[in-house]
Amino acid sequence: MDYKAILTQNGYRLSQPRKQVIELLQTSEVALSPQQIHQALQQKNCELGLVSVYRTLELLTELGLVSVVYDPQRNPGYMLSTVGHLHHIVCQECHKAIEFSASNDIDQLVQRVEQETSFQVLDHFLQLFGLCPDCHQKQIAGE
Amino acid sequence: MDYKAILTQNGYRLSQPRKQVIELLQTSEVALSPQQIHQALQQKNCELGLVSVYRTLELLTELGLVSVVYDPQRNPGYMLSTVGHLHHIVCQECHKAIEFSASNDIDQLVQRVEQETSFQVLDHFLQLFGLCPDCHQKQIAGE
DNA sequence: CTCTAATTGAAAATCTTTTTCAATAAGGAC
DNA sequence: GTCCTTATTGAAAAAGATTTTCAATTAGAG
Repeated sequence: MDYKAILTQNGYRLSQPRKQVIELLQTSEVALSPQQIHQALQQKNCELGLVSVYRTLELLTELGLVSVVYDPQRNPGYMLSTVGHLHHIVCQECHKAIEFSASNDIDQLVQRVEQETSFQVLDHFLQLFGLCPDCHQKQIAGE
Repeated sequence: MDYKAILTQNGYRLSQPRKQVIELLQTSEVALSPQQIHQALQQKNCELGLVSVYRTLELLTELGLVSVVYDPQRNPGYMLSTVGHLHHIVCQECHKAIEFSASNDIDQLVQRVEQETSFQVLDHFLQLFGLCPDCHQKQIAGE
């Protein structure tokens, strides 16, 4: 994903902190908290403040480059997102998360709920939890 | 709902703070934050500490009497829940929330995602946002 | 009514997130 | 490449939310 172009097109600079946060997220299969991001970058000798991590995540979320993904205890974390409105499934063991699309199923559900409730539905939040193939295998092997 | 029975059956006492929090929630159509609950009860001359509100909400959530419902900005709030695993639709204007059931639609979606992702799905979180009938009407009238 | 253990409240501790503001650095103009 | 403007950063402080601790209180069994 060309995050550089998206930043500049929206009038933002590609600063070191932004570059470092994005490059870290590119290597992570799990959603990371601001603190985790900060610590991971410190260990890589990237000298950036926790405040910048917060600011960077806020900006990237606003630009749609980053998604908020909740862990099984409903703590929010951050992941790079691909394009469009996608949802995530999160492993309850290792917290690995991947995206899935659900538009058709959701459309159907939304239609039914609109009829049932008389609400007009404009947005939704959906996330699944379960076991990734690896952790599922380990669980079977361990029993 | 017989919250008294549920508390005692699980070995908990029906203390004043618990009673007051539950009775307040029974009157609310919107999810309330711990602070909002605390303030509302103070104004009713119920002398209870904010800490007790937190502890009560934690317990009631654990017992399934209370659900966590997120507002449009994804801030968590608390509402009394009916029985079973239900979902909520929240009005983006007035934050009024009501429950809806979605098991059939969800089952179908879960099945498809399991095939697509090879994850085993065990739990899910779904919430809809939109306009309640009242706010929808107001919006139409205002345009 | 008494007694005991669960529960509470207040203060302190812990965390998380936001704000402030002077110092720094990105990137366009030359 | 250098200069200049202004976005961006970092550190400290402030603000907020949540948890822990522990003595005092109270629910409810006997």
